[in-house]
Amino acid sequence: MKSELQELLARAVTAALPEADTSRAPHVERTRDAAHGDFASNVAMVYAKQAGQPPRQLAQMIIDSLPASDLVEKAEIAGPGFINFFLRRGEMQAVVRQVLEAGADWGRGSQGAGLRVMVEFVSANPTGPLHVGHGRGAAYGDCVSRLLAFTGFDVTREYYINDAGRQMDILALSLWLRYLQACGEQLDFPGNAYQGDYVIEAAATLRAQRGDDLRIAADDVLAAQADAESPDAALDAMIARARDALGADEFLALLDIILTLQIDDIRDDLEQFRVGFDHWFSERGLVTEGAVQHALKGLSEAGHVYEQDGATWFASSRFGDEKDRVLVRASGSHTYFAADIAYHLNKLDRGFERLVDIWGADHHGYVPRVRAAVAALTGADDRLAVQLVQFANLYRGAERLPMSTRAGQYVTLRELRDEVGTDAARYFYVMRSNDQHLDFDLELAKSRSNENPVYYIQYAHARVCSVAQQARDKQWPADPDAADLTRLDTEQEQRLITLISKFPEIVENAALNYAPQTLAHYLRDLADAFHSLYNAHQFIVDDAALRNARLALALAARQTLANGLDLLGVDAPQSM
RNA sequence: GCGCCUGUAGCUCAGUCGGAUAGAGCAACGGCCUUCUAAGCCGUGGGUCACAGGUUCGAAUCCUGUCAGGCGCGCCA
Repeated sequence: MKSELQELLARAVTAALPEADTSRAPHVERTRDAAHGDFASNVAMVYAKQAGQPPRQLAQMIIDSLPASDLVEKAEIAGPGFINFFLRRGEMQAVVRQVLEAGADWGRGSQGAGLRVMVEFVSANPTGPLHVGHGRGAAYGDCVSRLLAFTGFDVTREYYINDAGRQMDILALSLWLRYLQACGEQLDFPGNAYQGDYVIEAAATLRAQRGDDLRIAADDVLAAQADAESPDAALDAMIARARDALGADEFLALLDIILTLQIDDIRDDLEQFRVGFDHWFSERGLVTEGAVQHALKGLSEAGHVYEQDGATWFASSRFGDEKDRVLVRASGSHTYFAADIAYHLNKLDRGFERLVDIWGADHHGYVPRVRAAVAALTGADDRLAVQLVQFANLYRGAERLPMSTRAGQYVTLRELRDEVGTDAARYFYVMRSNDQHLDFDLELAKSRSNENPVYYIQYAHARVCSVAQQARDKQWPADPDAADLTRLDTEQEQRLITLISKFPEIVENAALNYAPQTLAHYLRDLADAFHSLYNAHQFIVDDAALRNARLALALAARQTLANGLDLLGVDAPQSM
C-alpha cells in the first residue's frame, strides 16, 4: 500500500520536475493524526529548493501530476507543504481479507531475497550452566533469526563452542579434583577452579563409572603446586601434574566427559527456552583442521601481515582498528583473535554472504579488530554486522540480585524460566533495545496483572478466541465472505485496521535493523487497540453483515498477534 | 587519557529516513461489570527532550562543545 503510493508519487514528481533526481523512492509515512489523512509525504518540501519554488506551490504541481488511481480518494496540501493522502473508502478495510487469506504468512517479506545469513549467538563457554546474561543474548539472537527468516533471508543459526584453550584445561582439572574428593582424598578445592555443583555431580558419576582408576594421592597433587607464586600458576601446575599422571589422552577424555555434559545441558536449556541452533561449531575442530594457518595465509597473501618482536601481527589499523594486533605470539602459540579470524573465514568459506555476530557488550572493544579482519579477507566492509547485547540486571522488587560468574554466584537461565516462565522471560529480554541496559524485575515478570505487557498481549489473543467460540456456540460462526467491511468505520475499528496494516512494515523494519523491540512495542499497541474496540462495541450482533465484518476484523487481529508473538517466540494461548 | 553507549513525565521506557500539537505503561486521582473473559476499558493531571551553540522551511532526532552516568582499551579468553 505504501509502496504503491511511492510509485504514484515518483511518477508525479518526474512529471512535475523532469530534471529532478528521483533515483530514491519518495518519502511516504503514516500520519499520526487522522485529520491528516492516511499517508503523508514531504517530497514538495524536499524538492522545493532545487525547483526554486515555494513548497506549497510545488505540492500543488505534484498533486496535479498524480496519475489516476483506485487507491487514492484525494490528496491535499497541508501545513508547510505536506501532501496528505486520503485513501478511498474500503481500501484500508481490505487488509482484513488479505490477513485472513495469508494466515501464518501474513507479514512475510521477500526483502532478504534468499541471501544466506549466519546468525551466531549465545556461544557461551561450556564451563557451566547458562545464566540470565546469556538468556538475553539467546532471546535476542533467536528473535533476530526468526525475523530475518520471515523477511526472506536464508538463515543459519550457529553456536560457537569455545572448547579449546586454558579454560578447558581448568574445567577438566576441576572435574578431576572433585573426583579425587569423591574418592576420599583430602584436598582444598582451588578458589579459581570451577565451583559449581554440576562439577561435583559429574565427578560423582565419574567415580561410580571408573572407581579408583584415575585416583592419585592428594599429597602428590598438592606437591605439584607447592612452589607456585600465584593461584593461577598453581592451577597450571596442577593441570601439568594431571596430564602427567593420567596421560594426555585420559586428560582429554576427562574434558570430553564434562564438556559433553555441559553442552547437552545447554542445548536442553535453550530448547526449553524455544531457542534452536542449526549447527554447533567446535573451536577445537577449527584448530585441528588447520583453519588458523589457512586464515593466516589468506591475510598474508592480501599483504596485511608482518613480523615484529618475534610475533606475527595483523595490520588491523589499516581497517579502522586503533592498533595492530598479534596473531601468533613470540612463544609460537596463536592468539584467541587468530582463531576467531579463522572462524569468520570459515563462515565465509561456507558460503554465507552476510554474517551477524551477537556478543555480550563487554566485548565491544573487540569489534573493530574482527571487523578489520573480515574487511581484509573479503575486501568489503558490509559483510559483518556485530550486535552487542548489554547485560541484564536482575531485581526482585527493589532488591538487586548480585551476579558473579567466577564465584559461581548467579541466577541461571533455568531458574529464571522456572520462576517467570519462557513467555515472560523472552518478552522482557527483547522489549528493550539490545544495546540498552535492562533491569529485569522478577516480580513484574511473574505478575498476572496489567503491569505485565506479556499477559496483556496474550489476553487480547485469547479474547478473540473466546469471541469466535461464542459466535460458533450461537450458530453464527464467523463468515468473512458475508462481511461488509465498509461497515468498519468507528474510531476503534479504524485504529485497529490501520495498526494491522502496518504489520509488514514493522516486521521488515525490525528485521533489517535487528530490532525486535520495535515489534514488541507494536504488539502492545495492537493489543491496546483491540481491547479498546472490545470494550466499545459488541462483535456478536444481529446484523449479519456487520457481525461478520467485526468478526473478520477480530480474526485478522488475532492472526497478526499470533504471527507477531511467534516471531518473538512467545505463545499465543487460546484461553487464559 | 582515548574510544563506544546512554541522558525524554515522579518511575521504567518508546519515538523509524529530520516533519505537523513529543507518546505509552506504571504510580496518583475520578468513573465503567444484569450484555462477547475487569489479566479489560474510559477520563484527568503531569515535559526546559541533560545544558549551550550550529545546520534549515522545520531538530528529541543531524553537527560541535560542556556536564552527568555506564562500559571498553593485553603477545587474556
